[in-house]
Amino acid sequence: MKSNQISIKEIAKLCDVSVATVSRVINNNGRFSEETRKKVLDVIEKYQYSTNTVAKTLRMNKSKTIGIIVPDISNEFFSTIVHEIESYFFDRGFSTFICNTDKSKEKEMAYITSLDSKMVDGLICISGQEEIEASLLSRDIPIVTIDRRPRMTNNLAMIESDHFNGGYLATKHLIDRGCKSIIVLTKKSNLSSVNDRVEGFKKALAEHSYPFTSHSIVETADDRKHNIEKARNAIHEELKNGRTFDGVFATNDWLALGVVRELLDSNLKVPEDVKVVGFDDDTIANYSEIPLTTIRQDVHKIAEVTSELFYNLLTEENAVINKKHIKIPVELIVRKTT
Amino acid sequence: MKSNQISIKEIAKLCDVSVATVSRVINNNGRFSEETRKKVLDVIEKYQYSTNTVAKTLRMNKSKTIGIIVPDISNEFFSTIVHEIESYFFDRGFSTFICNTDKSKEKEMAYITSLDSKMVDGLICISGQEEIEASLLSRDIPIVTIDRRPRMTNNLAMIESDHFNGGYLATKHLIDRGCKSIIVLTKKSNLSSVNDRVEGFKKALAEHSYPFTSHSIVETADDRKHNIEKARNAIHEELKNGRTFDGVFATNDWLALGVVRELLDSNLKVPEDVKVVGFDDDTIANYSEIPLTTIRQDVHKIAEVTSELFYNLLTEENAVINKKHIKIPVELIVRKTT
DNA sequence: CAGTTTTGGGTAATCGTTTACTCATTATGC
DNA sequence: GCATAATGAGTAAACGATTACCCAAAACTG
Repeated sequence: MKSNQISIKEIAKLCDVSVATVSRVINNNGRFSEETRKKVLDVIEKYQYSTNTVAKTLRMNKSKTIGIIVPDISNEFFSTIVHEIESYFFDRGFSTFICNTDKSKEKEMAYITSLDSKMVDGLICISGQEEIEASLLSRDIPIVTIDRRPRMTNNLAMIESDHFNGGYLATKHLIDRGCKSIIVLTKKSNLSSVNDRVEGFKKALAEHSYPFTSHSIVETADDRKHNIEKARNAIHEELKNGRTFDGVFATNDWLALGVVRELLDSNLKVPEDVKVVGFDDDTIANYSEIPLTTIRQDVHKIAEVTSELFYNLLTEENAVINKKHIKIPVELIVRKTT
Repeated sequence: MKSNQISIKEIAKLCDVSVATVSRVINNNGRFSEETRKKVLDVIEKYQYSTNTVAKTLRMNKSKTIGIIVPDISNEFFSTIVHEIESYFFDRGFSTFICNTDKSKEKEMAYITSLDSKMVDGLICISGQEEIEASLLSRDIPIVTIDRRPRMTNNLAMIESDHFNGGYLATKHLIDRGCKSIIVLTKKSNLSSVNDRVEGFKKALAEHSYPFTSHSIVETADDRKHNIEKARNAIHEELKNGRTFDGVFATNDWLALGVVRELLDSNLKVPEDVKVVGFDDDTIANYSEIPLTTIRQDVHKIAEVTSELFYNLLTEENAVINKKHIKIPVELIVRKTT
């Protein structure tokens, strides 16, 4: 079992040279004659030798591997980012170890130690747990954070969408469309991204002298997956309690979808009676019942900026991050719900 | 850089014992006194030592890591499967190396060699390229294939949905609903899964003495991502060419979505004028414009069966696969397009 | 109490690489 | 033609673990 890998030692024997020479040829490093080069390369080709990464990593203290910690790989936003980062690094000779944490603190911790013990060269982290941050800071490999602003004063580089402006744009749009009474529907969370969206909402309200009351914000429980039902229930409750509103800013598209559904089922017209804006511009937004007006996050840009920054950190000795905290612009996409 | 990992040697020195003893304590293997155990464990705890996986892998010729080759991690079907497999193996102490190939043969090959050189203990592969199969067979680690039937006579274990029956059920359903003229819309592909769906379509037709002609099958070009536009174009062409049909079986949900859109835009009513069935039951199917009748693949079952089979192969010495080729049942989900 | 067994733990080889030191041999400079 | 430089390649240490093998001391036997 698993004994088929031919080692450099055997190649050396077959070539009648020392392992050192073989290694030198492989890495094109050090001196050897053209003749030996040919001979070695031939044998390597013939026996399909490929160098054992594990041994190389151990010796070099470098794995050419990066780790990426992600809450949920089956979520479109994350899987797209991961996909693009993986692709970027593959092209540059790096492997990517994708770690799915299901938002569990334990799994995050476990993965971080595991990655460490695998000698990854760097870490991209989408988390948001304080303990994790602490643990990250104590490593001395490059680390970049996406989408979750660290809460400790620290030095982690960080890339995120401009959530605040997103919330602001969404709400402003509802106001511009003539909504008089606007609520924000959000899942309970202490993620900076979600909070920023709500803060943007507040700012738009304030700017137009709309009141912000305890009824302006409706929270659903956090959920692992698409929160449609949670959103429906929440809106159902609101309507049952006699609250009136003609504009809803939902902090993600799935919530927005639930809102639309529930409104329609309650015989309210969208967008005539109530207008709805979502957030993210997931694929679903464009193909749902009523195509969703939403705030688009520039996933590609996020992935690209992250990759470039991180690659720099990884390869340039003493690379300086001239911008510790990068905000990627968002965009309002107007469709049929407003 | 990256010098923070404390090694077993240093632990040994701190405990005033040999590395062998430390190793024995860690692995609870071999003999040592209770006193030494405590001492070693204390120091390990104190210095946050964790064993270097790379070195261990090299020495043991076992990495406790599996590789999984997947065409596109940002596709819901695959990301869900990967997610569940990862979770299953995490619980059992295995890491999962996820390899995204973008359907590129070169990337697949590169990843397979790379995984090999990383000494993974086994491989789950969603591919479908003959060369890959050949290359897989030459390894002697456990390998399981999902969703893509190997075309060579070989011994790879294989798990897939019952695509044939899915195609049959979809078509039969259209017939039962009274469709007189049914076409199948599919992307050009030589994947066994897609072909099987079409074969199921043919069988249902034959069984009910419906004719199968060259116009019964409409092909779109293969695409990396959601093929909505391709489907729209195809249907547009068909209509323009004066073809008539009152039933469409689309071999995936995204195609079906495109079909529905194009039909509506052409002032045809769904389901009154034309009925449509998709395949997969992606999330979108339930939340699209007109919720989609579709064939549901039991993704969870696929992941579960694969994991269990594979885990067996991995852990039981000389494990026997009593069923080389496993078909997971599919289910017709009737919604609003039929 | 001599002989045997058990216990605790050290020594050193090994896994597959890379590379700093070597040192002949050949080539070059004057 | 002799001193010096360049070339090609081997030797062995190191990376961080595990474990077969060994041996002294302690604990049993009878």
